[in-house]
This record gives sequence, C-alpha cells and structure tokens, in this order.
Amino acid sequence: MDKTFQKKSYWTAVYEVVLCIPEGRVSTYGAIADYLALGSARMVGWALNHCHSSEEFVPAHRVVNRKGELSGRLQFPTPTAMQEALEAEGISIKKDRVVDFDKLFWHPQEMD
DNA sequence: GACCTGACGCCCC
DNA sequence: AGGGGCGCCAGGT
Repeated sequence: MDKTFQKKSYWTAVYEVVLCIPEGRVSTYGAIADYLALGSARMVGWALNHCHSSEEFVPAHRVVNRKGELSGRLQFPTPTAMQEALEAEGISIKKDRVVDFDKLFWHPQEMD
C-alpha cells in the first residue's frame, strides 16, 4: 500500500474513536468494536497495529484488552513506552496491568 | 485467487 | 474456576 495516498480503510473509524479517549482514561478493544459495531475486537487491535500509518498521532497506549492488560506494549518502539505514556497521564501500571482499570475504563458510548 | 495471520473476546468443556 | 477452542474481518503473501 502506498501511504502517500491514505486509503480509507476500516481502521480509520477506529482511530477516530481512539482519538476521542480522554487523557488519563483507557478503553478496550471490545468496547470500541462494540461501539463501532464493525467486525470484532480483533479488528481493532489489528487496526491499531497500523496506527503508525496514520498522519495523526493515535493514543494507542490508552487502548488495552478487556483485562486492562497492556497486551500491545511489545508493538511499541520500546516495550516500556506504552506503560510510561500511561503513567505520564496519571495512570498507574502494575505488572503490565492498569491499576484501577475499572474506574479508568472509558466507553465510547459515554461521549454521546 | 486461496490460505494464513493478527495489539481480542466469548462460549464450551 | 481454569483451560482450550472457535469466531471475527481485512490485509499480506
């Protein structure tokens, strides 16, 4: 694919939602997939894997799996980048898991 | 054009 | 309660 011509694909919708995640909050692949009603959580994760293709910065570090684990941390430039990015926003990480994930969890439907 | 893979999640044993 | 398997959809090879 030629990135010079940004192809409007499935992940564009995912980016839009991810960009709406408030700073200091986190969301899950399943929640996003459920809100978009497109594909499945797996698609969201796969889409975020291509987030580097987006011109805009996508706060992929705010997206975790349903357990609140930083499942995609290994996909970042450095394995600790995701954790540090979250901690920079005031989110505590313990053993690759978001502390108080239940409280920090943000559902896209919340912005409606 | 067919098969495989993937930052997940839920149902079934 | 824990572990394993199938489903999801699109892109890449």
